[in-house]
Amino acid sequence: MNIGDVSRRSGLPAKTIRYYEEIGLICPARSPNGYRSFRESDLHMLAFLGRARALGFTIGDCRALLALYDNDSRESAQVKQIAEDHLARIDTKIAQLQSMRATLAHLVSCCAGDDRPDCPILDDLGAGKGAAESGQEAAAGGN
Amino acid sequence: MNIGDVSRRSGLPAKTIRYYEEIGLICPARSPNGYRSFRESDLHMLAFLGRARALGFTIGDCRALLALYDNDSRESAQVKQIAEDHLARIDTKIAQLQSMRATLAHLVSCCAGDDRPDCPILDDLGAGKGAAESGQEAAAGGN
DNA sequence: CCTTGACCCTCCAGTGACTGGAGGCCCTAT
DNA sequence: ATAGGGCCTCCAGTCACTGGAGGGTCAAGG
Repeated sequence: MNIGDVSRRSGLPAKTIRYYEEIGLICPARSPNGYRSFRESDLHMLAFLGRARALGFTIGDCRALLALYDNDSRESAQVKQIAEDHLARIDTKIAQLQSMRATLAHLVSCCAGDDRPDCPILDDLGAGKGAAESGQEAAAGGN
Repeated sequence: MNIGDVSRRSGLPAKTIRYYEEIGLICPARSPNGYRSFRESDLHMLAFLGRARALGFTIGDCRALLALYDNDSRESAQVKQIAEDHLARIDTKIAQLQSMRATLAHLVSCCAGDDRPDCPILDDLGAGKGAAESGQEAAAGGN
């Protein structure tokens, strides 16, 4: 299989596949003409990588997961640890985004969005205080 | 004010402040010795930037927001548009992360996490089918 | 006057995970 | 012989910083 075939079959761009080779995640054979020559096992690894990346695992995680995948004497606890750490990272990120979202949604709802220059969004950014709210802080408080 | 003072008062690292100058977000004066010499207005801009970045606005957004902030004949609709676009980006990202989170949490809950090698997480990544259910997937495919 | 140490400067390189493009070889079909 | 599509490598750019090397500036203390 040439790179175009594995690209189609794995759903990964050819550029990404070359990059994965460059960083040592995969190691496809070469044809006499210099073209990469992929085996089914390479395709399988790339599909694995594509799914792991789609779940947000870092390349480092992927490297560790592939090694475990390939290791018959692994302990599932090792895999679970990586996944749980990643889950925690995701939760942290979601929390950050939801905090931003709450503040931003509040500001947006306070902005008339018309042809006049008065804007609680800019007021807030410029002052660092709840510009649209009076007294109680809904945005900056307990985050 | 030297950069250390604005750094302390704005909460932004000195490196970041220099970077903001480099990309043209701010333009502090210089002392005869070559040191940056910040006015109160520079500090105000940096505080604005710090808050906008904390809400996740890109540098491009910040540039636009600063320009609007500085423009008395702006229309608040322009500001609101930027904020709403950003809100939509945040929502997209949250949705993606929650989708990953759901899949990952399910896989983690299915994994014993003990000293045995059997692992539904790796099974799923390797096969691309649900891990908790017995997959009928054949790896063969056409060659 | 000299040293110490905190502060400041510029320039370069690296991060993560690709992505785009230039310039050029290989292969098949016409 | 040529046209096209696919493949190759190498370099640069993305985003928003961050780290570090190597060196200048300034006030206080000896």
